[in-house]
Amino acid sequence: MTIDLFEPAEPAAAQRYVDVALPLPVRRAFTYALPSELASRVALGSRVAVPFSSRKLPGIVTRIDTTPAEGVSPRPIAGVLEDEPLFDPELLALLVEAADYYLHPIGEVLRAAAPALRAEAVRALRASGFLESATELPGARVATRSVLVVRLVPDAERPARLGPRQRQLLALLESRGEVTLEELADHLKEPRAIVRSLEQKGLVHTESREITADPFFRDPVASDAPPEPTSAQRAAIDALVGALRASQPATFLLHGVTGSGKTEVYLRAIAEARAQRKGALLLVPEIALTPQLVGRFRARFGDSIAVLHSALTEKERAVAWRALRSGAVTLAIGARSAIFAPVRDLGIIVVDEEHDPSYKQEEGFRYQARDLAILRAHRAGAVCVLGSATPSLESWSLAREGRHRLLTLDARPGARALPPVEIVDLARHAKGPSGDRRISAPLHRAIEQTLAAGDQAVLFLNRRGFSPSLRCEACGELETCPACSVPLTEHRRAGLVRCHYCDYAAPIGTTCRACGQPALEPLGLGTEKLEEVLAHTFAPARVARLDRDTATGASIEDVLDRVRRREIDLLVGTQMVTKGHDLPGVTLVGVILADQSLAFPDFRAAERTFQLLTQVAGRAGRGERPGRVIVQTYQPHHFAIRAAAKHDFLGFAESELEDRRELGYSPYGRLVAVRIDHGDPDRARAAAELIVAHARAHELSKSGRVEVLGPAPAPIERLRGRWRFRLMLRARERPPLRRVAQSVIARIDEGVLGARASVDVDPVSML
DNA sequence: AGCACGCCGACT
DNA sequence: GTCGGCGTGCTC
Repeated sequence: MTIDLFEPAEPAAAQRYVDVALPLPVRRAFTYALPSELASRVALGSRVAVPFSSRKLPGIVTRIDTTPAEGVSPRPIAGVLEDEPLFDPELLALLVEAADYYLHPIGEVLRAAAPALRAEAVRALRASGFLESATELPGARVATRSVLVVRLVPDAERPARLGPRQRQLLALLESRGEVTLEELADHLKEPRAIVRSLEQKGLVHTESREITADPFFRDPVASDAPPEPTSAQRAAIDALVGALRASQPATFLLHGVTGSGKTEVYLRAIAEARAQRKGALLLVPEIALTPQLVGRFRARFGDSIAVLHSALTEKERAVAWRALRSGAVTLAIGARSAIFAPVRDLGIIVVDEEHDPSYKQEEGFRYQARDLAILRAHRAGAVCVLGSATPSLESWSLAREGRHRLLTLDARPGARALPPVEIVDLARHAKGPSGDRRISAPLHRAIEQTLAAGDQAVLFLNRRGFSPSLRCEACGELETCPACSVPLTEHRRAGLVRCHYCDYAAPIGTTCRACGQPALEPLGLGTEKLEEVLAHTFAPARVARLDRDTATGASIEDVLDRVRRREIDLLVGTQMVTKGHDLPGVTLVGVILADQSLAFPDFRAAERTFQLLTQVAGRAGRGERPGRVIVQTYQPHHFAIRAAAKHDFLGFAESELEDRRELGYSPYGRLVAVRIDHGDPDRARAAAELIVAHARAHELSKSGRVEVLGPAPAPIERLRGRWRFRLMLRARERPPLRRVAQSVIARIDEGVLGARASVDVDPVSML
């Protein structure tokens, strides 16, 4: 290094500062000085390393050229962890706004959205003594797996003389595009030598690539020819293509009955976005993310798709993330959290089954992915498509107001009629031959006929366990959870009573905790008992059960595969049986007790019941043979059940909206004000913000649902030595106000809100 | 989250 | 007299 003493010193450049979000439970970023030697490598969205108290942490730059707040003396950024910014400004803005809206610490939100650091970045940091040995960075050590991918060299001249196995390999490549060496081993013995010789001839090209043993890409998929759309599909496709070509952001509600071909509409719209070299994002409910669904997209668009799912390792997730970020892959498919996938030049976001409750993250960073999809698409100037056979009433009323454009698909291609639904009034029908009144005579007969015809049946019961509660015949008390006071469910096979609210479990006792008498009797029917009764009554029929107790993750598909292979005649299950792919042998669907979801203490109970019945009914008759649905209920005249039986969404939606109006609700709920009084303004604010955070994600507690109206946090006012905080909330529950108040107070009592505040809740006005 | 500071109970 | 409980506050 040389120093020229005669050169005048450079004028000192003004010190620059940036805000960095750190992975801490703190809802703001911290200001750091930007050393001039790092300035060229730091931009919005960059991942940097910073000193923080006695530690060093990785963080994301959320603002550049900020001014430090008064009284703080920023420390300098210590290093840059990656050369390229992790987030583009648009996605960063979305994440910042989501963190802000749902009142969650920005650093934690960004950490959750970001991929793991590259191993070499971690090593370099550690070598420079920057990271303490104890510092865990996500995914710092994940095994990588690389695979040899073989592709045809385009337009290569073929020598006349080729071995039969060489020709076989070339033919395979022609139909498949590209193949991994491992896959070739399934078709030819010792493929390595053949590939090597073809590579020497310049006919194929090999490339080492990091790839996963991903279940979504395990099986090869033949490419498909797009089917000719029906006229209804054509109209929807034209509307979406038109919006994509106009480059105007627009949100569409695609209302299409089960089997009406919504997926084909998504495929065509996404194809148009791809033709415009724009990115696409498809969100599906957690449970619907299956290899079959992904297969349809692979068949149309090839394997260059990022499938984001929870089984990915940190390494796999980072690979998928970087492929999207770089623009090498332009289509992402995933559940809720995929809304934060770094898709470039977003042209379209599709939210399939937009009414599905799994779009709502219930824990930690509470957010509604469907709402964020609308926001993200709007920001990106992209088209957003919300698809459902049974739209949420929020989306439906927005469509009615003209805020979303409504597209309707009413015909089932191939004119498979929706199955007829029979309502069985449990109060009027004698119990069937099984002796259990929950298997009525009509249902019993229908099951017999189904089995006799060699068909399969699905029996839906939304209650896990053997019996939902135990009652003491001596004193009449129910066995309840010591922590939650919720009735304990008997899980006979596990030998446990279990609380479905907090997961408390204890061995099944014989004596009543209240009076000590040995008189506990099971009350009610769960899937475990139903399975037993069916196996006994319809022996030798093969009965299986699918619920959270029997199935975890991949085994859901395993059970459904067994049904497809006809190894099971009767399938008992909870919600889980309503989703997933076709079960063509199922001709009968029985809903054991529709009242169950109707009795839920939630203002959306009727809506959920309609959705559930519609979905479960859609499972019948998807194959060659016509389907049939039996719904058992004690409320045969309830409008949600009757509308579901008639496949009448419009009728249901109008009745439900009218019902909510009459009860003083808006389409989304009802207005209340929550007032928090506390001696300490910061604690009052903290309590209020927590309530807002819960409310924004539509879940204050299991029993009280509210959402926030207007800007929050509202100003604090001082009143007689107390600090008063007022929130405007819209309760989403029936009956709402007492429950909302109770759950807010309960949370404060639990210390969850971190303040000993007093709260009152009063109605303000109707919308 | 981690870490320091701080003010009240049982101990070498 | 000190060790340590975790309540409260702060970290750029």
